[in-house]
Amino acid sequence: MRRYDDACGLAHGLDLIGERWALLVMRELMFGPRRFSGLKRDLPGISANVLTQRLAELEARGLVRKTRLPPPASVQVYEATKWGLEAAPVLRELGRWAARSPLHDPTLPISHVSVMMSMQTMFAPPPSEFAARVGFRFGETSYVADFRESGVEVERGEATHCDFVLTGQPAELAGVLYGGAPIDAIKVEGDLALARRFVTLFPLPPKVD
Amino acid sequence: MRRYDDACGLAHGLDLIGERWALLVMRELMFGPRRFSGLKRDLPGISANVLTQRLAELEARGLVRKTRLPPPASVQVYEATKWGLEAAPVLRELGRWAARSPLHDPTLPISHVSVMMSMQTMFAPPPSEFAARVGFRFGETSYVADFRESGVEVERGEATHCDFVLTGQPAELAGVLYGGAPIDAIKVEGDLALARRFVTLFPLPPKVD
DNA sequence: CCGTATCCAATAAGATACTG
DNA sequence: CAGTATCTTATTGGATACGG
Repeated sequence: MRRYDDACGLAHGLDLIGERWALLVMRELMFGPRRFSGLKRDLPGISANVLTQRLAELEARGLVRKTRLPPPASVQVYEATKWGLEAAPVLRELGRWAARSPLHDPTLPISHVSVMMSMQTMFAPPPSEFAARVGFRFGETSYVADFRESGVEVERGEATHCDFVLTGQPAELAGVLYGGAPIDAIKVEGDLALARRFVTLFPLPPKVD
Repeated sequence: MRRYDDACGLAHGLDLIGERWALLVMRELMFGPRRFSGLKRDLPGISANVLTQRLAELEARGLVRKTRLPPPASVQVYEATKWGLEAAPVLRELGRWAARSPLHDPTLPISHVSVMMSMQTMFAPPPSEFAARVGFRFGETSYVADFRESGVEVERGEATHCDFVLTGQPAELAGVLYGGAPIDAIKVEGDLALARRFVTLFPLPPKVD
C-alpha cells in the first residue's frame, strides 16, 4: 500500500480515502447499506476486483462495515460506519466546488445517490418560507427527503406522507433541477404548485472562465 | 488520462483533483506562488516527473497558472488561480475529518503550509473575546495570520506589527498546538500571556474507537 | 541551480473468465 | 449473487541525464 509521508491531516485523509474509487464508494453508502452488485452497477467502470479491494481497505480503516441484513432479507451488505458518514461534508464540498467547472459533462450516467446528495449540497432555501417533505422514486429505490431552512435530510425508504412525490430516472430529475428541463420531464404526484417552486431552489454557481 | 464515467459533481471533482499528489500540490499553493523546488521539498516522496505532470494537468484544468515573479526576482513560479483557491474548503473538510483518525502519525514530516492551514481549520474562538495578529517564522518563510471570531486569515509575508511572533520548525509548532507540548518548545516574542492563551485554542476532535 | 525529459522497476488498475 | 484468479495495461516512483 502506497502512502504519503506527511503528517498533514489532509495528507492522512488522502491515505484513508484518496485512492481511486474510494470516495465514490463512500458516496454510494451515504444513505444506508448497499449490496456488492448494487455498488458495482452504480459505479460505472469499476471492476469487481477493485471494488472488492476498496471495500476491504475501507473496512480495515474503520470507514465501512460488512454486515448481514436482518431476516428475512439476510443478504450481505456494506454500510458506512458513523465516522464514515462524517465524511459527507468532504464529499459535498468537493461536489460544490466542482460544480463551477466548465469541463463538467452532465450527459454521463448518474446514480440515484448522486442526485440525492447533490440536492443536499445545492439546496438554497428561499427568503420566503419553504418546507417540504418530498418523495423520490427511481425504479426499485425510493427516498424521502425533508427540505427545511436548516438543510436537507435524506432517508432511503418508501415515499409516504409526502407533500409530493417525484418519479423518474436520476438523470431526468437532474435535468429538471440543474439543466433547465421542464418539470414534466418527470412524473409529479401531489402538490404540483409546491413541486414547481421546489425545482427552482437548486441554483448552480457561475461557471469559471 | 483516466476518468470516471459519472455525471456526479463529486466524481467530476475527482477527475479534476483526485489523482495522487494533486490535492497536496494545491495545498502548497494556497498561500501564494511557489517554485518547483520548494514544492518538491515540501511534498516528501514526490518525484520530479510526477510533479511536472501534476502541475501541467492542473494548469490545463484551470487550477494553476505558471507565471514569472516580477523583477528583480524574475523566477518562474506556480500559483493557484482564483478557482483553485476556492478548493480550500475541500482541503479543510478533509483535514478536519481525518483529524479523528486513530491511524494518524504526527511524527512524519510536515510543511509550513500544512501547519498554517491546520490552524485555519482547527481554530476554535473562545466564548470570551479573542483577537490576535500573529507572526510565524519557519526558517526562510514567514507568515502573518489574523485570528478573529470570524475565522483566520493567513498571508505569507514578514512578521511585522504582530501581537506576538512564533519561531520554530513546523513540527514543533504542531507539537505545541496539538500534541500538548509546552509553549517553550518554540520561541515566542511579544505578548507571552496572549500567546499562552492562543495555543489552547486548537482543540482536536475526539478520536474514533 | 532550476526544471524537464528519459528510462526502468514496482504497483495499481482494468478486463475477463471462473467458482462456491 | 458475490466475489476470486489471472492476465494485461497504465501509472507511479526512483535514478539519472540533459538543457537553460
